[in-house]
Amino acid sequence: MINALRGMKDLTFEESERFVHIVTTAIKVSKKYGYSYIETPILEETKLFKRSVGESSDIVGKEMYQFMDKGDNDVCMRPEGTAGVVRSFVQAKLDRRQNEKFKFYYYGPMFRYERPQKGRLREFHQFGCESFGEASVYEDFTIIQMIGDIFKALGIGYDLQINSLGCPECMPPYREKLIGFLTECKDELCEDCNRRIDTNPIRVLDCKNEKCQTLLTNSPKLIDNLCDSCESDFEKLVKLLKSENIDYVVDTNLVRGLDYYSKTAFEFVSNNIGSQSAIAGGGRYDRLVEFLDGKPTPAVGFALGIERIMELVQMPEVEREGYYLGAMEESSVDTLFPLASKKRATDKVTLEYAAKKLKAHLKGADKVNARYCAVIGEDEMQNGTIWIKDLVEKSETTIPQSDF
RNA sequence: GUAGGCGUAGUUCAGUUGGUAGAGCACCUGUUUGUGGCACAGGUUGUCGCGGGUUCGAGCCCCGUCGCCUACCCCA
Repeated sequence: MINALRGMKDLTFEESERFVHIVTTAIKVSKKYGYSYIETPILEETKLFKRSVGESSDIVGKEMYQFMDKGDNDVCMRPEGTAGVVRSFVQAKLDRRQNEKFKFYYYGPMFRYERPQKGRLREFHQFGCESFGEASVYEDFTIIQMIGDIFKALGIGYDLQINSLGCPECMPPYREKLIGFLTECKDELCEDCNRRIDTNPIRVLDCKNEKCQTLLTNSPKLIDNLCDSCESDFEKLVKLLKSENIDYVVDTNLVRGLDYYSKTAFEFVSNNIGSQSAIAGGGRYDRLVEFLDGKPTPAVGFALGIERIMELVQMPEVEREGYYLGAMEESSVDTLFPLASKKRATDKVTLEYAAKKLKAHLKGADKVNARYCAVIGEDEMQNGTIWIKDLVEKSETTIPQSDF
């Protein structure tokens, strides 16, 4: 027997229904906010992710499905969605159309070669939105609001964490300040953190090690070191969240895992799905378009993890729907065929090809969750009628086949 | 990469100090020869993950191996 690869899952029945429900709900909401669909390739040049996600990240460092293709191109299955969308944005020269705004939503599989666990697969699915050309912090807020709308429509709860990661003006000086602080308590920090001081000092902030966290309580906070523009934007964001009654927590240690974020960063977290608790995350990435050879274009976006959200959504109860058609004698099956075809123009129809007893047909109708069970038996065959039972109302009628 | 847990019927799982392989659910049949869900009666379903070892005898003990799950790490 051949099994699916490690960390890759098949979805069927209620699981696939839940998957589709989440995607369609997210699409419906994002369309209300003016987003249109963008489809980009799963396979991209490895370079794209090295430059966007960042070489210092674990994703690029060790988690990519990367290989040489038959044309000797260094390629890679996308580990996230933003890079491809931005690449496409630049390739279509939308960056030259200054003063225009572009809003795209996407969804599809992402690949990371990680050790699978609860809420973490090697092939997983994200739904995401990217908004280009809008520098206003109102847009940052609007995106958070949109995610809130999606979760509300799905009926799931969450905690919202926000932070500001600063900009090219205030981040580098802060970074130096932090490195200074970290170097002083270097000996007491864990092994990972020591490595991160050189590679990505900001990452030390969200170290899970308790001892590190205690040491970090007195570390300089970026939030206290923002430049005027970043600070006023952050204050505005907080004000907007308050006025719209969206609960949030400022988490000064919230760091986005991908290098391209600046200013607003946020994460939606659930405490009911195990240790992989982030169900959506995103923020502003004003410099990424430039990194990928486009004209400087402000942008904000987010992605949500569909599999993680699947653990949280309750599906509405499925109601009986459509018709089940069955015959009691082999010879009547041919009579049913055209009736089924005709009915399918307006209703869901299940046709049983095997002749069975009435009881078996009623059971069969239950099995496919049909509202009506329609059967042709000996009597009906003789009279040119069909017997129909409403399985909800428990009422039954016999009508001419031509009226069916 | 590291650590722990688990692999027995379609599924969820039980299986005692080593002694003929079990239950619930699901499925099929019947009670009811044309009336579903409920009830009752009966029935089908197994490479006990795989390979080796110990033993008169292994689902159980030992060694190896593969797979799954959870956690660290990382992240949606």
